[in-house]
Amino acid sequence: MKTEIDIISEIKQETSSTQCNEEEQHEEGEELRRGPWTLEEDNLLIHYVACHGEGRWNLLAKSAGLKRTGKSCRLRWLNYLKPDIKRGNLTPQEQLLILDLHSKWGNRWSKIAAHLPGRTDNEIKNYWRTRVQKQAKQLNMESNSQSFIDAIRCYYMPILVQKIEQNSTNSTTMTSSEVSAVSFMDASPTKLGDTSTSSMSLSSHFPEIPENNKSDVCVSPAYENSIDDFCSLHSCDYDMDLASTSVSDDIPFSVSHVAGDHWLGDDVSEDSLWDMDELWQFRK
DNA sequence: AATCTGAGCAACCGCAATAAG
DNA sequence: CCTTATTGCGGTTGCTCAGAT
Repeated sequence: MKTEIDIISEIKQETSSTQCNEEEQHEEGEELRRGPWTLEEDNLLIHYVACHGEGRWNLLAKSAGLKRTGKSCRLRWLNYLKPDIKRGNLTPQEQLLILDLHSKWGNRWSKIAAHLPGRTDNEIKNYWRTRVQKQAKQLNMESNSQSFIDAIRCYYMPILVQKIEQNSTNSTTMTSSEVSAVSFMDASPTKLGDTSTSSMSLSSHFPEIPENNKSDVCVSPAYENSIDDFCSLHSCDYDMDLASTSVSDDIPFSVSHVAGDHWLGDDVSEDSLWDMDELWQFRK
């Protein structure tokens, strides 16, 4: 039976032979590799960490025979190879948490990632930059501006909450992350009902709604009900005031107005990564 | 079919904080 | 204390691929 050491030395041999073929030949052969990791390198790193544990990355890189910097090894391990890393799309719960925690802490990616088990700071950072900042750009807002934060709080988050509710109704069980993802809203520093900031800043960025549509200027009944149902269903302490006052009279349109009868589309529970574009599509 | 463009993501870089000698 | 090495973090880059033209 092969020991871990045997496996490592076998991989080392394979790696060195493939690297000789793949790489340019270097005078001292100590040129560090860059770019994407190969399967052999991954295996080498995995087995080395399995035998010796994490840490001492520079030493690890040398000892394992990896022609990589310690930093590179650490990054590869933490962001990709670590066993508890979650792959795949972020769930609405996770998206909700990210949005909230970012509003509290800003670009403290590692701190945010600490609250999302299995997710890395890199992944969250990428999510923010590619998905969230894209929306800010489309709205001609700074992604760190109060108006955009308000826009997220008032419109994007409630819809995510409903999506969570729909999903959990289907599954009838709620994970701890779901609980935390929803319950945070109760503790958010800027409540949705805090119109002192949101309404004023938002009104300058969104299209005006005709006066006779002002009845729409409220949170969707579907949303209101869903929050209620969600809380009773899952016995979570949710501040309904949040829902009922979330979109104030000052705000010139509502979620329900935005998308009419199809305000959440037909595929509410299908994709786990809900595209923010759905929210802003009315502007197009 | 070829080319262009943009999204998504993995990986790198620079800097700061911390640990070790 | 001072220096050096290591680690961790956030910003940025560059590659790949899919969709648009």
